[in-house]
Amino acid sequence: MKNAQEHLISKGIHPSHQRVAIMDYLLKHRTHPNVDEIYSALNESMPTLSKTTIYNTLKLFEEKGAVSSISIDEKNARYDAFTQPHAHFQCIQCGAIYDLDLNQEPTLSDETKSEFTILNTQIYYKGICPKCKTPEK
Amino acid sequence: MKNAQEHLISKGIHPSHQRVAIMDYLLKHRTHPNVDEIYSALNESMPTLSKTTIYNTLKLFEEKGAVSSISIDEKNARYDAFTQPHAHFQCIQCGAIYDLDLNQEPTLSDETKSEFTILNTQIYYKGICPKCKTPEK
DNA sequence: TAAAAATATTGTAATGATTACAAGTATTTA
DNA sequence: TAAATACTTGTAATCATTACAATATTTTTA
Repeated sequence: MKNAQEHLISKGIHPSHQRVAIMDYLLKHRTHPNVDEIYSALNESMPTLSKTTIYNTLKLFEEKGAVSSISIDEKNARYDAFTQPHAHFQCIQCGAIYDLDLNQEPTLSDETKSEFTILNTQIYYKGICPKCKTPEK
Repeated sequence: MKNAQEHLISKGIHPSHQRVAIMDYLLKHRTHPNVDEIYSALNESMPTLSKTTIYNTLKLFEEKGAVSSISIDEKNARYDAFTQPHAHFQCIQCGAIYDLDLNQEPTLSDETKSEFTILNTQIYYKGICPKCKTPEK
């Protein structure tokens, strides 16, 4: 597990108390939390933390490439500190989001690649997760 | 160009005046419009059309598989009457959304495919579109 | 070190997309 | 044609996110 403070510094982000706590949470909880979940989780140990700070911080992290935001859930943005390319799956029953590894990345034609500058790729799957498929286990 | 009314009937949707107008707009404008854009476009010829009806109608269309909704733009949902699988690109400068054809679809491992039931796949690219790359053309 | 400047955090209020709801209108059924 | 059903509408509520202004903290500089 990477150290949150060092991770922030390596991305050129000043490691304030709040920022370290938020990054630490993201590194330890690979559940693609939304702002509310981060807020609830950190509120116990940091009662003065404000939700605005979480919004500001995640925005900064994203600009600096320290997290990526996932729009698989239409309701709210979700965040992932694991920025290597991978696909996401959301269960339409329980809402959980999983990382999925691809056997084969999608590819565009050479013509498309020359016309468009691709900066970011997101691959989202939706369906039923293993837990919801066999609930009594 | 497919006829909007027939298209609705084939999907088991009663073709009311409003529904036909909305589907007709989607079939004729492959720009992945959001609710506001549909509303503004149709308001001239149907001044009594309400935005709530557009929301209700698009929800119904989606349930019946007549359109798919795209969450590539975090701000608002966008709609596409072309339901065959294809990827989408959004320009981070002008916001326009393009359809992209894939040379190669992404593939999951057999193990993942047996564990997860995949019902829907969305592939989003972001970057700079051809028009914004060479604006003086 | 102390004052000044810059940066970070906070709480409240505003915004804007979407949904809930209740009433009205149109269509279908009997 | 009357009753039942389905569809549409406008207003109000909800909820995630952003704007903003005031504090607090940290860094810089003299």
